Amino acid sequence: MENNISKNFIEQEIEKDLQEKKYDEIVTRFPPEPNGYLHIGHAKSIIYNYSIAKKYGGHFNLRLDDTNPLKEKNEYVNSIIEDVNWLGVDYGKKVLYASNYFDKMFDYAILLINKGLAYVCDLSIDEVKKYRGDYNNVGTDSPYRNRTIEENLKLFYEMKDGKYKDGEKTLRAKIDMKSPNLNMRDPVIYRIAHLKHHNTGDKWCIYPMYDFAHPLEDAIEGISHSLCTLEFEDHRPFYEWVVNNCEFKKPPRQIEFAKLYLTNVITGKRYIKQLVDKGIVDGWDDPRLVTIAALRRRGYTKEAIKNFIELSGISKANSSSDYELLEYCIREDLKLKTKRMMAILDPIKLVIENYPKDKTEVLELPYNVENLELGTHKFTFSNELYIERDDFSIDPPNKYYRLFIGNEVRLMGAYYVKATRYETDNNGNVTTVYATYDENTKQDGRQVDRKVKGTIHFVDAKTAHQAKFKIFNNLVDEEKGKLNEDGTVNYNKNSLVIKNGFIEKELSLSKANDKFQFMRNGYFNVDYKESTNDLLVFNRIVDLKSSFKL
RNA sequence: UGGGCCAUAGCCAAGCGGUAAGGCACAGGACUUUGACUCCUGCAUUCGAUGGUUCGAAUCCAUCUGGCCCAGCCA
Repeated sequence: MENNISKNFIEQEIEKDLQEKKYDEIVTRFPPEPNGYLHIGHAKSIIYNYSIAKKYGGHFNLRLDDTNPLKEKNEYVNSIIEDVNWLGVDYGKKVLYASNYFDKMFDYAILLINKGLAYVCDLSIDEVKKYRGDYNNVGTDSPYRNRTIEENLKLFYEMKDGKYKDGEKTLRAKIDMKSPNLNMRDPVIYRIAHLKHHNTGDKWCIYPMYDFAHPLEDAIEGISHSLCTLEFEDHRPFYEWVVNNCEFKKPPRQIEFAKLYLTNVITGKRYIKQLVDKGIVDGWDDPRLVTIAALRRRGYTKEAIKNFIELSGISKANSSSDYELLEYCIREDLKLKTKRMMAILDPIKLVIENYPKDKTEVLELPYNVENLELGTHKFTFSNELYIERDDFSIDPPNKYYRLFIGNEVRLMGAYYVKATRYETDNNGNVTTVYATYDENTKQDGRQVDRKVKGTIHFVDAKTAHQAKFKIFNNLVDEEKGKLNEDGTVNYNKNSLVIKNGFIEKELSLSKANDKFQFMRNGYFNVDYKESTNDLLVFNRIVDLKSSFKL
C-alpha cells in the first residue's frame, strides 16, 4: 500500500533549502555543451532537472553551454534542441545560450579585478602547469600575481581588444596556490582564442572558462539548484567562490549526482564520437548506439526512456544500470500500445496439401488481444504460407511444442495443421514443409474438440510483401563498455543481423516510425532512413522476454 | 604519496538509533489463439571489514579495506 515513492537525496536537500527559505523558486537547468549528440546519460540529467523543477512548482531552463568555440558546432546545437524537444520536457519559451551572457561575464571579471581578486598572467601554458604544482607539491605564486588593479584592468581590456595572440595572456582568479584542491590554485578564468563563435561570430577573442562561466550562467538565470555529475565535486569550492565574490544575493547551489552507465554498452560522448568518426557505426543515430537520436530511430519511446531513468534511481554511488531494465521499460510501454501483426523474418514454406489450391480465405484477428480498442486486422490464408524456420524442427528437442513431422499445431487465427513431410536444399536446410489441415478447427471462436500445445504465426505466400528486418545486438565491450586504450573497440561483430522476410499485406502501408509487435519476434519500428515504398526496413526495438531458447 | 566522493542481494535503490521498502533479473506454479502478457509464490538472520558506544546499530564513533574523480588556457 506504500504509494509514497521515497524522496531521493537531491529532493531532500531541496526541501531543506525550502524550509530555510533560501530560495523563492526552484529553478533547474540542463546545460549541455554543443560538442556532440545527447545520449541516454544526458536524458538522466534532463529528466531529473525537469521533474524536480516541476515537482516544486518552479521552472527548468535549456541552456547551451557554448563557451569554447573550438569544439562547438551548429549541427550539435540543432540535434540537442531536437532531442530535448522529443523528450517532451518544458523549458519555457526559448533556448538559452551561455554566449549571450558574455558581456555580463566580462563585467564580472572586471568586478573581480577591481576587488583585487583577479589578475592578468603572462605565464605560458607549460609554465602555468609548473607553477601549479601537483598532488604532493604546493604551487608557487605567479610572478604576475601582484600587478596593480590599474595594470590588470588595462591588460585585460587589451586582451579583449585583440592586442595579444592566443596563449599569450590569461586572466586568473587570485585564490591560494597552496590549496590542496588544485582547482583553487589560481584557476584561469579567461583565455585568448581568436576563433569565430557559432553565436557571437567575431565579437570576442577572449572566452571565459567553464569554472568561471558556469556559476555565472546559473546565477544570472536565477537557478536555485545546479545539478551536475560527480566529477565536478572538486569544482564546487570555486563555484561558490565565484557566486559569492560576484555578490549574488541568493546564489545557486551545486549538487552532484552519479552518471548513468549501462552495463556492457558504450556510453560517453567521447567514445561514441570515436565510433562515428572511425565509421564503425554509420552516424550518431545508428540504432546500435544509445544516443537519444539512435534510440528514437531504433523505436524507443520517450515514455520508456523516462521510466527507465526513474526506475534506475539517482544517488552518489557509481553504478551501472542493467540493460535488461531498459528493455523491460520499452516492452512495458509498447505492450498495450502496439498492433500485433504477422511477419516472418526467416521464412520457409508451408504447403497445405489438402487445402484447395485456388482458394483464398480472409481471416480476422484483433490487433492486440489485450487492447481491443485498437481494432482488428484482416489477412489472407491459402494453401501456400510462410512460417518461421524456427517453428519447424526436423529433430525436435524435448519439450518442443511447435511443428515437427506428425505434430499438430495451431496457425494463429486459422486452423490446426499437422506436418507430414519436408524438403531440403543441397545443404540440408529445410525449404518446404508439407502439412494437412483440419477444416473443423477454424480459429474463429468456436469450440474445437482438442487442444494443441503450440501456436505459430504465418503469412500468406500469395499476398505477402517483402521486407528487411534489422536485428541489433548491442555494440558492447563485455568487459568495460568502453573503448580500449588504443582507441579500438571490442564491439560485437554480429551487432547487426539483417533478415529478408515477409510481412502481411496490410503492413505494406506502414510509415516511418510505425511500431509493431511481430508476434514472437518482438517489437519493431519502421526505419525512417532506409524504408522506401518498395521495401520496408524494420529495426528491432527489443526482443520479447522468452523462456525458451533455440 | 595530497584532496574530494562512494560502499545495503546478480543490477539499481529505500532506509537517517527500534530490529532490512520497492523495481529489474532469476526460480517454481497457474492461465493462455504469442513458450509473450497476466496472476500467485520464492529470493539479504544481514548492510565492505574489524572494534567500540547503546537495552537496542545498516544507521553514532574509531580504525582498516576496496572503488571512482582531480595536476586542460576542455566541459
